[in-house]
Amino acid sequence: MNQPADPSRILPARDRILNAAEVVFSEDGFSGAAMKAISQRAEVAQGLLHYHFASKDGLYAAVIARRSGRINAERIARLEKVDLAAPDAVERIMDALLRPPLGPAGGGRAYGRIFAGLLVGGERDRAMVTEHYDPTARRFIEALSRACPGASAQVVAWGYSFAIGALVATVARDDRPGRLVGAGTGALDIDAIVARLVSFASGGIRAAIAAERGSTT
Amino acid sequence: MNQPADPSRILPARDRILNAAEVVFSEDGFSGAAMKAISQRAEVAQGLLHYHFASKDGLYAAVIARRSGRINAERIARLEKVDLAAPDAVERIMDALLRPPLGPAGGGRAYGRIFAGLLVGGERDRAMVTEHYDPTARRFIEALSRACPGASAQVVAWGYSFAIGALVATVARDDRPGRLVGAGTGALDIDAIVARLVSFASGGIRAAIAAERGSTT
DNA sequence: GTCTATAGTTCGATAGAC
DNA sequence: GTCTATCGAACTATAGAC
Repeated sequence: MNQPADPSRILPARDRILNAAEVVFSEDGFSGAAMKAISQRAEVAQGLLHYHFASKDGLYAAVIARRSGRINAERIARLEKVDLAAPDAVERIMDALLRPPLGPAGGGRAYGRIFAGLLVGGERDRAMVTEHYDPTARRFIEALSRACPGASAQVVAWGYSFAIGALVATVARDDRPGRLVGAGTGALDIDAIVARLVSFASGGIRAAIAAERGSTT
Repeated sequence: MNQPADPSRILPARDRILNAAEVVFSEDGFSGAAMKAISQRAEVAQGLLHYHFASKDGLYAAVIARRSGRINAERIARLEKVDLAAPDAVERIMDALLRPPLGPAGGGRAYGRIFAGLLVGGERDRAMVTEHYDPTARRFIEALSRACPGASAQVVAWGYSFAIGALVATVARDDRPGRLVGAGTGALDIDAIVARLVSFASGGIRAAIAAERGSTT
């Protein structure tokens, strides 16, 4: 037994820093997170953060690149299995889009909060979205357009944006619905949440397309 | 003509500070916003911020209290005019919920970004939501429950949360849908956006309720 | 690769004149 | 109410030993 008691200590320093940064960034935001707090949580010297990631911005970008790569790889893999001509193609596309961020690839609540913050943050976050999420977004909008022949590109893009918003509310505050109706803080069932989210997003985009058709005709 | 040229200068210093703080907080977040930057934008001495609002936290709370009061007053006024037994009650409730933050009471893009950040931020933002938004949220969830007899309180609360998420995505990044489909940066029509958002949220919550019914039966 | 020590800047908040 | 001046703390980043 010459292994350290703390299992996080057996990881390379670089991974411990990324994990610690993910937690601290998620709790305090980019500006509120201190390099000192990250180094203490990772149990490394503060200077080591700059050796591995050059700057605070570089560390932030590395945290996002790690998770977004896994999330989007899983999204694309699931999307490629969808038959876009099937009657429930919209549901299957939305499932491919919305499930990975809530599953193991999503990195749990810590990265979930960072992911949510990307959508509402300033220039730095906007650049991260453009680099790491927009290419995948275009793939999904294209798939939704094929699954919904006759819908305008605009209404599909807005529906996509609304669906991501519903996802963001879920990863950022998955306890708020329960609190608002006075439910106990029981363990949340990921599959049940994804099922509701997919039903909502699919029904929502179908209704938005139908409303557009109704008002245009 | 002894009035200053800048119309913002004719406002009392307290209001100029609130307006400046709204912009700076929206661009840089709470931690990233500097009291010095706010004082410079408001064209007042930095010490005056502490005279009027005691602390940075106090100023932040005042910015949120000002807008949330107007938004929720308009929401409740609109909600009280809705006939909960009408066939389109869900659409009318969603319109009452989602339109005010995007209209004049919402304070424009600056407060919109702060509003969006409240949903994803840390403890400070969570406390702001609890104080300024949760009471109104409970009113709307109750109205939705009455308009959807037979739906569980849980699915209604989740549908409410998803709808707020779609709203948040809209106020935070109303140009992203256009960018993702390569549309020009034309002026956005608020009424058209609200119409799509209301259709999406209403169709979404109806679909989530229908899915629950189908899987439970 | 990892550490200690510290440089240089910026921050929120306060004191006190007017 | 509004200003100037400043304090002490906290921050990011770097230098240099090992």
